[in-house]
Amino acid sequence: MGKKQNTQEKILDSATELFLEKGYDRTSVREIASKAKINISLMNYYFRSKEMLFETIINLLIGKTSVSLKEILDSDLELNKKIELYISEYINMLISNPLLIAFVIAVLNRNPEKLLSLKVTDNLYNTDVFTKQLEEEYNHGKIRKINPEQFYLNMLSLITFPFAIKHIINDKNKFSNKDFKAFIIDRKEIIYNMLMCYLKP
Amino acid sequence: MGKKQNTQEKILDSATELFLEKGYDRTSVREIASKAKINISLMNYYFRSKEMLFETIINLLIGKTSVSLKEILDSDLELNKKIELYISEYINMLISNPLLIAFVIAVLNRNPEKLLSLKVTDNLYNTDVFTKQLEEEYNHGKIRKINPEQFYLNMLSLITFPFAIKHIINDKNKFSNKDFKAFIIDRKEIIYNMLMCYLKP
DNA sequence: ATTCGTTTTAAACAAGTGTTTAAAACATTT
DNA sequence: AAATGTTTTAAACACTTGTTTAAAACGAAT
Repeated sequence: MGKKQNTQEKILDSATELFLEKGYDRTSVREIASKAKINISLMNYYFRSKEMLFETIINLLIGKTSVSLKEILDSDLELNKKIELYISEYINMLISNPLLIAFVIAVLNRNPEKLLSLKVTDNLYNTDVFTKQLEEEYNHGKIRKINPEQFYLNMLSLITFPFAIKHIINDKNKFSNKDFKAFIIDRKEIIYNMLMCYLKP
Repeated sequence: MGKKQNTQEKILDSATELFLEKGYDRTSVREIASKAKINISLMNYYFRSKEMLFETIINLLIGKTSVSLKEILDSDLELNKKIELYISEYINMLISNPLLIAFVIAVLNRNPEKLLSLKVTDNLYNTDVFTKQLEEEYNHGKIRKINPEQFYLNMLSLITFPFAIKHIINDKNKFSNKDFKAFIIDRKEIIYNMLMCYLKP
């Protein structure tokens, strides 16, 4: 039992790293086995197929990183504070997982039905709570009339897109990884100000 | 000569469609040949290798769609008008090529050096002309102090990112393709207002 | 009609893919 | 110590991949 979890985890860790770096198609089962230092057939023994291993990893990956973000959206924080916290935590998470966005976009466009059929996908987008909060704020005259769906999408775009084109940004600006991180952290305030400015009645 | 260009174009057209839809790795040479209704070896005869065919297609694809956008950025239009036109033309182009963004992101993250080594990549990002225009507007007190690089990235994110996650947006909102298009067209004004609001001194 | 260069074809190649098999090694329980 | 169930191993399987080969078909010029 102890050893069982051990090799299973070794497979998971190695495969996760490879899938994130090179994508599903460019990662061979033999490479996973080699990196995990296990026999090739153990992958099938523990996960039945490469495809099922991949699904497991998607769920773990998105689950671990996105649940806390959804909780923020669904909390009862004041709108300003909620947006500020959401931006900050989302960016912190992506700094720790800089390959996640490109990975999700790749999976989404390669096999939309599969990704969208997973429960974890709910954590990736807007929630009813947040939409209703925006509507209520407008009804109380606190913010100007907006489309909540569009507003959330704007926020999400500003937060996540830079990570999808990190290589271009670094190349065009001659950024090191450190420079990129600083550039991204600067965005916390910029994005917040931009959204707040737009919400003003 | 006539027939030569004919089969070459048949290969290009079929391969472009398949690469956009399924990506490089999930598209086999046999599938391209089958779609183009040609013999398999003609692909190597005209393009030497699958890889070189792919490079050719990347250049054609990005070249055709991005050159006019760069021209807008480098034009001598007034800032407001330039931003308005850039947003509108970029969105129009992506409505005609909805798979382009996911495609570029995939290539960029799979093989950064290769994409960035191509000349067409210059058309994909900010330009010196636009950066200087933003700086001058600030020096004349027309806009508030901003980081031009961040500002351009904000604009690009708001314009392009929704196309990268089109499937999620359609799924969560129960959008048809027609709904999505209307939703996107609405964004022209939203994005413009947001950026202008943020630029006000 | 014959020659020449270009284009197209069918067949095969070598290499890599994910997966399965059946036996061995191991750990645990009786 | 023997039996049982779990885990690991090496080898092979069936299949697909991109590419090459050598001959055939074609078109144009002599």
